[in-house]
Amino acid sequence: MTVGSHVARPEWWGGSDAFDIECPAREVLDHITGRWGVLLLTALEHGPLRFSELRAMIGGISEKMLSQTLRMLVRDGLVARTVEPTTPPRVSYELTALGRGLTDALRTFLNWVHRHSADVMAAQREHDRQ
Amino acid sequence: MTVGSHVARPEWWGGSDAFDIECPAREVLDHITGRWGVLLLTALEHGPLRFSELRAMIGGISEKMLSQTLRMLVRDGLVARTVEPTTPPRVSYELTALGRGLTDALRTFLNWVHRHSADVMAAQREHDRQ
DNA sequence: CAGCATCCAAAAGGATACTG
DNA sequence: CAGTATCCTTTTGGATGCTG
Repeated sequence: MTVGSHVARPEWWGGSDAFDIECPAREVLDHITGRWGVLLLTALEHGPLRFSELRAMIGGISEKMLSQTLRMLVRDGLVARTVEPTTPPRVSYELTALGRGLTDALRTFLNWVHRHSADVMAAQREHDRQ
Repeated sequence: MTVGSHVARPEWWGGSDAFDIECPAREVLDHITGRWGVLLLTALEHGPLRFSELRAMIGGISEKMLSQTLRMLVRDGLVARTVEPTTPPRVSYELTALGRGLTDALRTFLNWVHRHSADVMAAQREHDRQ
């Protein structure tokens, strides 16, 4: 592990340092930028959804990953889980205030991805031509 | 694969649909939000860096992953690789114009992480108390 | 220095079956 | 419906050794 052998680390991350593998911000970053985090958070951006709705909405996710990621986001305080005790139980997930702040902050990034993914694909093709 | 069995997907992603596992935006999103993508891009935000500088700066990354992720970002047109033919060769990496646009778009998100990771950690502790 | 190749360990992820 | 449990496959990642 390279934690000890640090080069002068820049200040511009903001004091706390996500480049350090020990920094809490690094764990938070990993949770959000994991394979399903952003997708789930974005799916919930416009209101609560049920387990099965999320599964149907997010292409390629398995029940295991959906449930696992949801649990993680609930633990992180980004998503709230509500059970209505009917039979069968109706469970829905929605963003917390903290989670909503996060999706707001993600907006610009997601818009970039949407607007520039074609550029990236083009760069890939150009690169592969060589 | 759940691709066929889609529930009505919302329009608010922007027309193209990263919820679809087949969408190019999804691949781009995966590249950036992979384990090292954001970290590398951020490290390069304030100027070119050499291979060994990047390795030293990013805690926990192995040579293999560094080289692999860099190659991916170069292929995506987000990072440029420059070799000065000295002996030994001096190789440096820097953001392209496209990559710079991306790090700009990531800024708000990264700031959020920095400002709120303590809140997330607190939520975790509170959750674990139960 | 900047890396690629190889091998191996660990973690993530998927399919399926089952439960309250 | 909303999951959990289990098993198995795939992917990821690290350590090491080698090259121009």
